[in-house]
Amino acid sequence: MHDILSIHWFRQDLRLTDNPSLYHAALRGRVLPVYILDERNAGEYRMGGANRWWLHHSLESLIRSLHGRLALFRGDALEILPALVRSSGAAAVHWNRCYEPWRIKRDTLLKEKLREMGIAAESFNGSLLWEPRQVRKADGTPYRVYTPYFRNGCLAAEPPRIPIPKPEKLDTASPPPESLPLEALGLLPRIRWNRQLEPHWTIGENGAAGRLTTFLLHGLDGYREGRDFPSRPNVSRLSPSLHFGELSPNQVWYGAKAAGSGRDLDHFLGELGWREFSYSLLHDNPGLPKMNLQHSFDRFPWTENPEALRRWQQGMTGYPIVDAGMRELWQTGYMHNRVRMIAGSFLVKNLLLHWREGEAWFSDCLADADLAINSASWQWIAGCGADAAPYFRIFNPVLQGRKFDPDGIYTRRFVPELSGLPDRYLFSPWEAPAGLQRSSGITPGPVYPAPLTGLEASRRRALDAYNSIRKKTES
DNA sequence: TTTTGAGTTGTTCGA
DNA sequence: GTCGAACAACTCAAA
Repeated sequence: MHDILSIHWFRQDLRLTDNPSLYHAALRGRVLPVYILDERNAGEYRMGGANRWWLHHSLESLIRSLHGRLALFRGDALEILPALVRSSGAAAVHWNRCYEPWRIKRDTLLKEKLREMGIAAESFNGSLLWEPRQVRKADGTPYRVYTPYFRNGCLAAEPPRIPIPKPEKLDTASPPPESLPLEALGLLPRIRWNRQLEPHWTIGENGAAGRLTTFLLHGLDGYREGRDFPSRPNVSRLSPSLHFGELSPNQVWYGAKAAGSGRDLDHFLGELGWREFSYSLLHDNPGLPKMNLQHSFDRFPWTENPEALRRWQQGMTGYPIVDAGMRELWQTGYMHNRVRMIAGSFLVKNLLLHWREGEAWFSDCLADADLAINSASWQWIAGCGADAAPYFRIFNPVLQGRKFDPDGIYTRRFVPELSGLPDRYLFSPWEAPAGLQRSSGITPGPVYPAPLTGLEASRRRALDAYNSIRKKTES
């Protein structure tokens, strides 16, 4: 029995603990661990730059945990895996499921192909608390509103799987000679912009576990209120690790339940619920990354403005809280959730630029870029999502800054040229008296830009635009 | 089938 | 300065 060889195909599950596929492969006998960078099947959904950078280091860490025994490939998984099965004599191929449409399509084909070869192909749930098809309304159709989805759907369904330990005995096979060195995957950029991201993160399974522990000890208590303040330590920063599966949502779910209680706990679990909801939406709407879920938005009067888009991307809009967020993104590969909403609202409402422009930039710059979550979130902020905010909900970046960064710690950190301004003017530097602007080094000259657009006028323009696509009840 | 209540994250205005 | 109402109408969920 012990000479049975199984391939465990690592994908978005770069961990040894609570890895159902790996665990079962290890129970059967020897395991050949494999990772494949499959850009052929990904097509236009090729990973963004920050994702690739994170993946490089996560694989580096995984290789260390496996004592070098991870076979690496680059190319079409539909060709690579069957060939590897033949050359290695493996009897089974195991993996944990992924949910992006292109991966589902590929994995379905692969499963057929392997089964035709007489190979046991088996997939497991390693990335979601509930499989999309598990959470349905009484009539069998999917939920489209978050609250009933989570409360009546998820919480009333089977509780999530209890995490399993790492395989007690992991007998790994050596990578075959055609396995590539990590560098050959070409995940790191040629221009080493990634260097600045590195000090902000510990990447890999251990780093993820450390971040979880820190959050459970110091962030969960007070989460409900504190998560909205970007300078407070009440967010977990687990999103990139969850994306790549350096830890499972199950570990986070049960870890939080053991460490917290009350409304702080409920709200934190609810955020995991939003992750599930996004995956569920993508599962039932494969067009989510491109098409407005609300059809009426197909005639929304988006504008084109490459210069405004560029200034938003570079954190030079002239609105300090927006710019702080966009620079945090560029410098660290991450942006605090509250600030994502403010920056997102500014792009789609004040600038009237298409949400897909924002989605594309975030996809490239966020270490946690995730197709389901990123597209669902941008559709939500634009108002065209499944259960979208009322269109008149337009964030005011000055008020939001004052409210959620009252002492300016976050904003001054990422927009240091404003650090000399008193709190009173920090979020509206153009209102500061000329003398103060001069003495704090903002003028003369383009040290910090004048606001890209007026808030009142652009708010009015957005409301008109949203009005223009409303269904006319009477003619 | 019909009805009722509700819907992540906001802003502005006027009392 | 604080507080409640208005901002609109629609879709969804569930009884």
